[in-house]
Amino acid sequence: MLDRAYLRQHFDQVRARLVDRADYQVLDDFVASDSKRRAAVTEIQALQRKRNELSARVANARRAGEDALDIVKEARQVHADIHAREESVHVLDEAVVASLSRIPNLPHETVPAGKDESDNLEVGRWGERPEFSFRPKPHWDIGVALGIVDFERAAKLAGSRFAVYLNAGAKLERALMNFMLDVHTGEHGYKEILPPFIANSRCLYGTGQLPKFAHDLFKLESTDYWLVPTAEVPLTNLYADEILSPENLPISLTAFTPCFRREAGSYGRDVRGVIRQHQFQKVELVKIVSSETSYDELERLTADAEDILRRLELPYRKMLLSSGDMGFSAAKTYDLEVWLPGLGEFKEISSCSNFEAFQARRARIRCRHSVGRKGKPEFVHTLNGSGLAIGRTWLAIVENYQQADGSVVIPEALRSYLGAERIDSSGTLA
RNA sequence: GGAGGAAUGGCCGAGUGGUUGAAGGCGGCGGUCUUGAAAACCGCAAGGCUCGAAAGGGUCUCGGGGGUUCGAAUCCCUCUUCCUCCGCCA
Repeated sequence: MLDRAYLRQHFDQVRARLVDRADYQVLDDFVASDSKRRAAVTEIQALQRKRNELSARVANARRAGEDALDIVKEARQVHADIHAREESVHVLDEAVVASLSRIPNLPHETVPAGKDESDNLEVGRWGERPEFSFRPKPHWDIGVALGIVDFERAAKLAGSRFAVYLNAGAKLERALMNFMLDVHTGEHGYKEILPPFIANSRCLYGTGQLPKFAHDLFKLESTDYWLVPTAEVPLTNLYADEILSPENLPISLTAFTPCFRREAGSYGRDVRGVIRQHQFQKVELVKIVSSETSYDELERLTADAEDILRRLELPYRKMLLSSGDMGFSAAKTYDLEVWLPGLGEFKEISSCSNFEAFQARRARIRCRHSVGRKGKPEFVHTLNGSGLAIGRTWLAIVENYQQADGSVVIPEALRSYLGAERIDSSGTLA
């Protein structure tokens, strides 16, 4: 959510900066409902003031032993006037919030202008793509042949876009979870959290998924519960409604969770394999920081995610997203794209963003800076990134480390977690 | 699921219809003292919305929502959360 006073005062600039991102209709809706609301609020406050004055006069008259009936009669009328106007203020309040909460964040000045992913900027590349003496296979062929993933049986359980991991496949997934959490907690300074995998509407509003993206989420019937689409939701909302002390910042959190997504708009995309699933596992990184450090922290958080790819020796490139390709709440986003030789393309494996105060304003996460800042609490900046998506890491390993005989070598960093050096051609850890 | 109790500012905690936006304490900030620090003492400081160029006003907020009343932290209804006991249970 943008600051409403800022939006009001800099409307034309905001409109220009949102050229690749916003539906201009919501901006116009905001202006209309906001000015109506302010007029109504001013009016109602004048009436409230009158009511308060009359009440004070009643109290004084009673104390002096005088009859206050005339004042009471007048006050009753004022009370009725206030009551009649309250309803319209409520309606206008909701209209303002409804439009405001559908306006995306402003892109940072370093973000390239663009319409979509074709305008993203490659800003780094790491690792050597593996050479194969044979034609590398996609992970679904390798995984099914090894018996470490099963899509057909998963369909019996839940339908398409689900996978069952078996044997070495399940163990590889678990090893990746432990490896990532150990690196982030042990070496990058993150605090490990195990949150609920369900969150209420308020949390999803706080991080920006609601109200606009309800169709991407799974809702639990006849409850206010949603399956979390990412650990960003519970981790960021951990501090909702709090005023933090500056010495508490920065807060760095990491969590393993499954992530649940409807993928409603992606029919026909990535239908094979484990690339796009209704449920996938992820280790998430979240930072809550003060405003002046957030862009440094974005570099650090992105480097923390990159470190996992480097340790696993997976080649990747780093993309700076264009204004048109960024998510709704982000001010600046780096995507890390891992090389997938079986598919012959780079694929997003981590998305690291600075949301500035956009989420903090919605979730009401503030910090009290007492020195040189007038003591007023201000909104913190929030950041998050995948560190990494485990499903996609799993398939990247399978594709990059595949061998001619159909076996898969385990990256060195992972061997102590699996107690093995490879998944042999029969699908057994060896 | 049943029966009770509770929710007040960054934190703790007074307060049951009329200068109580809220005592007191802790923590914070500024100052006095000190070579410096601590201690002691003095002072400052809730959040949102709104009007205003500003200075400065106004208004709302004592878990959320609604009601009673001229007037509500205080009375009523309702929801949520937490605690205690019972039941069930991984």
